[in-house]
Amino acid sequence: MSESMAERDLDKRARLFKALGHPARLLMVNLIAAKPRHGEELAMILRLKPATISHHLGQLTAAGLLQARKDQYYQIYSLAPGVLERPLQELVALPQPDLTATVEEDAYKAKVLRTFFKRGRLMQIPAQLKKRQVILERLVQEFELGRQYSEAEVNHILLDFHEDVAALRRYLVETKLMQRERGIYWRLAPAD
Amino acid sequence: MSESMAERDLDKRARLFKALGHPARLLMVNLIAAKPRHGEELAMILRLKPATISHHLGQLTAAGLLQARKDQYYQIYSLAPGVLERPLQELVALPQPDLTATVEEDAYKAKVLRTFFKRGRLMQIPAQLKKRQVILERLVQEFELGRQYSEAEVNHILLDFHEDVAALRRYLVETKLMQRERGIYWRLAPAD
DNA sequence: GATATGATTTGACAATCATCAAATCAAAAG
DNA sequence: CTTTTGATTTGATGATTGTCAAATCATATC
Repeated sequence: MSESMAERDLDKRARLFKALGHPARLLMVNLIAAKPRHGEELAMILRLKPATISHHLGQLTAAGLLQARKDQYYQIYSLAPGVLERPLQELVALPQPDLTATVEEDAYKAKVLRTFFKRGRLMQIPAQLKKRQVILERLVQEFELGRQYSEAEVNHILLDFHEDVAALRRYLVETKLMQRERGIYWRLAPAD
Repeated sequence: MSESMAERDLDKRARLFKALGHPARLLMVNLIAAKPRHGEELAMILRLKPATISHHLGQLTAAGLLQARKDQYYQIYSLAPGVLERPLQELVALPQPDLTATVEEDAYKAKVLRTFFKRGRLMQIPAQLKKRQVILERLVQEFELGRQYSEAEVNHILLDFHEDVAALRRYLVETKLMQRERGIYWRLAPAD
C-alpha cells in the first residue's frame, strides 16, 4: 500500500515537471501568469490549433499548475495559487520513509507494527501476507540504499530483530525489497 | 538574434524541467541528494542497465542539475549547488522583453535603437534588413499579446512613431511579428 | 603486458508524445 | 430552433524518448 502510495507520489511529482518540460507549455504558463486567458487566445499567439492547446492545457491543469473557471462559453485559465512560489527542492524531495512518518501515514501499518514489535524486537513473523509485508518494509529500512551487504552482515543486522534471520532474508528477497546475487545482498528502491 | 536567444532560453528552461519529468530521474536526483553516488550504484538500486543510467545522468547534467567528478575510475555525481534552492517561479518566468532589458542584452541593438529613435519617434525606417528587424521588434512591443486590433487601431499606435504606418504594418506582418487576417491584426509570440 | 571495473556510445526497438483534422459538445445569441 | 463561438474528444501520423545489448573507452590492479 505504501509502495503504491510512494510510487503515485513520485509519478505525480514527475508529471508536474514534465508538464513544464515543453517549450509551448512553458510559454503558456508565462502568458497566463501575465494575465488569465482562454484557449483560443493562446492558440492565436502560439500558432497552434485549439485541439493542441486543449491538450497542453489538460496536462498543465492535471499537474496542478493551472485552474480553469468558466465564463460564458469561455474557459478562462489562470495560475493555481501558491505552486510557483515553492522552492524547487520542496517539489523534488521525496518524503523520507522513516518509521514515525509511516506510522502517521497509515493507521493500519501502525497497528501491525505495534502488534508485532515489542521493545524494538520482532516478537513473531506474521503469517498473513499483508502484515508480513508491513514488517518487512520496516526491516528493510535498516539497510542503506546502494550499499552491498554480505550475507553475514545481513544476518547481523536482522538478528537485532528476530532470531530466524534465514526466513527474514528469504522474505526480503521474495518481496523484491532486497536482491541477492552471488552471495551479495542489496536493497532495492521502493518504487518501480 | 534576440528571437533565437529567447528561444534558446526557453528551450534551456524546458530542458531542465523535462529532465526532472521522469520518475527514474526524479528518484536519481533524490538518491544523489542524499549522498553523491556513481552510476553503477544507481543502476543497482533502480534496476536499470548502466547504459540507461548513463543516458539519464547525461540529461540531468545537461540540464545543470548534477555535476560529475572523477574519482579513480568512478564518476561520482553530486547535486549542482544552488539550483534546487531557487523558487519555481524564477525558473519558469521568462525575462520580460522590455526596452531597457534589450539594451543591456545586446549592444548592437542598443546602438540601432539609439540611432533611429529620437525623442521617442522613429526618425527613419532602416533600409538594412537587420536594423529594420531591431526596430520592428521594438515597435511590436506596443501591442499586447493575445489582443486583436483593427487596422485603425494599429495605425493609431504606429502613428506615434512614424507617419508611414502602411509600411510599418506591412513589415510587421512580413517578419511574422504580427499576423493579419480579414482586417484583424494580432501579435505573434517571439519564440517558435 | 593482461584483467577487472565502471562509463559511454551506437544502434535498434518499443513506448510515449505532439500535432492536427474531423467530429462532437456546450453555451450564447440570433 | 438554428447559428455562432469556443472547448473537448477521437483517431491518425510523425517525432521524440526510454530501454537495452553490444561494442568501445578509460582507469586501475594484477
